[in-house]
Amino acid sequence: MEKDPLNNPALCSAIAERFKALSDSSRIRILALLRDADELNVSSIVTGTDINQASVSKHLSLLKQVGIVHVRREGNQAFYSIRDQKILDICGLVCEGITERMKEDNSALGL
Amino acid sequence: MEKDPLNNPALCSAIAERFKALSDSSRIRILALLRDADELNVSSIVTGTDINQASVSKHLSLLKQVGIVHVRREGNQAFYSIRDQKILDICGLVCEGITERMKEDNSALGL
DNA sequence: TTTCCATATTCCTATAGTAGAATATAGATA
DNA sequence: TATCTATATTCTACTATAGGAATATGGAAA
Repeated sequence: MEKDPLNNPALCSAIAERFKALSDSSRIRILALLRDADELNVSSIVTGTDINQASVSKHLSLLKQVGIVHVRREGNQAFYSIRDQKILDICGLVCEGITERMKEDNSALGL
Repeated sequence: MEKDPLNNPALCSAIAERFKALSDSSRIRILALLRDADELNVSSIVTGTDINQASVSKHLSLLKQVGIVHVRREGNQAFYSIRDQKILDICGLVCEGITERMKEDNSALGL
């Protein structure tokens, strides 16, 4: 294993690629929905997010490809679940960062 | 504060936006460089990453805009530093996720 | 002021990403 | 087999983004 992964350009690309998978608000919303349920089929996600079926399918396919979610097929349905639970921690940290920044910006304005 | 940030579509967009800022390998490399130094001027980053000066400037500007880095101007130089230290934890978690996934994929192949 | 240096910005081009409609696939049921 | 349902894929138009060359800005030095 690399001691300092961020000094490895190839790993930097892999990291960037994973962030890219998280860089779309539709996908974040899908993950939020999946977090609150063990697994969901595509139709539930479509109704739960109000995102076009084709889009949901494509987003799920991308999330699966990068290893963030997992599919279980049963009959003609596909049940998706979060495979990499770290994703939730990561989103949590990002939330903290965002809210902290908002606080700092506010206090900089004297609020 | 929102109890469940991921149920808030606006926050989902903010989260996605922040991930987008991290979704480029040039920016990850710049952050890697900044992590190992307290602060760096633009020229040092250009030589340290071997990325075009205009690109470095644009990437830094984006990272600043979303609150990930901070600038201190002195004379005609601009010294950049990481403002949101959580970013480093986040990158670390992503690294773990990537390597874990590689392990899983390998063992799935019987390696 | 003229010149030099560091950084930022503009302009252009190429590429990639998204949404949505339409269509394809494939399992389930009649 | 014909049909229905769930999901995936294709196609198209649109928008966003990155890289690089050229240029602009603005502080420092001559």
